[in-house]
Amino acid sequence: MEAALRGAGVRLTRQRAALLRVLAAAEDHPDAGELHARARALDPTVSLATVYRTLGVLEAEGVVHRHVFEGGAARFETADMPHHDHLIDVETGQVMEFRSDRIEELQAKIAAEHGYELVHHRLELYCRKKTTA
Amino acid sequence: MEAALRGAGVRLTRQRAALLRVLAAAEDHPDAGELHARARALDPTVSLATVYRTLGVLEAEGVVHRHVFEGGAARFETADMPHHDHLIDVETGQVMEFRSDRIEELQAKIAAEHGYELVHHRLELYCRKKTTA
DNA sequence: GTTATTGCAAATTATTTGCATATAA
DNA sequence: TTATATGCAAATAATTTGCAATAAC
Repeated sequence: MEAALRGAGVRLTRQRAALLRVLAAAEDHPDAGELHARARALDPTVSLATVYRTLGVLEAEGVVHRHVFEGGAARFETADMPHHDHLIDVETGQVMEFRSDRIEELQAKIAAEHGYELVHHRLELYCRKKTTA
Repeated sequence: MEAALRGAGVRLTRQRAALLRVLAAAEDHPDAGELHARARALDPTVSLATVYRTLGVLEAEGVVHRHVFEGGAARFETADMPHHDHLIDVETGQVMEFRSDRIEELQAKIAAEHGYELVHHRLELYCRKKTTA
């Protein structure tokens, strides 16, 4: 990600370094406020505005993905995993990842049938833990 | 939709009647501001607050669906069509509908594989008109 | 030494809500 | 009549931005 920042022609500040470390360590899908809290633990001078600004740069460079799930703030993840979609536990808000090549193919096919080419898509499954009732 | 309002135990006011007519006539997927503008043409006393409040009631009753597509206000449509997903033209913002039983099946299968049952999902294809280059 | 970047606070945008008044049933 | 709805304006919530001070290169 440092390389991405240099590639974007921006400076690697202390605050940005803290955010990069936080993003790299994140196993979940935190929102800006959560990232801010975590970055502050490393460097108390990091402001929320800088978190948003840096996330913007990283997103533009394609090394971070922003997801706006239902009813809430945008959540972020590093783009180090291959493409995947998300399954959200509606009770806990926990996010899991999955991918289906079959669904990807079908999406491209549907777009083509409408005379379009797929730029990107969003697939989210809102689920509840299966009850063994 | 009038029945839905009565079912919700709320009153059928002049303002709500105007909004219902606008919703029934909408062929597109307008946002609250656009619905407000259209309802005003029928009854200038309709306020944006009432549009939001009534949309809330209608959504709770399940006769109107709210969609939050990328980067913009929520858009609404009557729930008179069978379930479908959306294809959005990234150039124009135009929304088209489609459905794929195969994708629906695969989604349920994926949820099940994770030990979850699907509550609902969101599938949006952001596309660009195919260039005959 | 420049010029990008920062924190802060104020601005934005979409939506919601409190309250006194109006109105549907 | 009488409780529900209304419009308006102020309140939220997430995010963005202007600006003077600060720090990266």
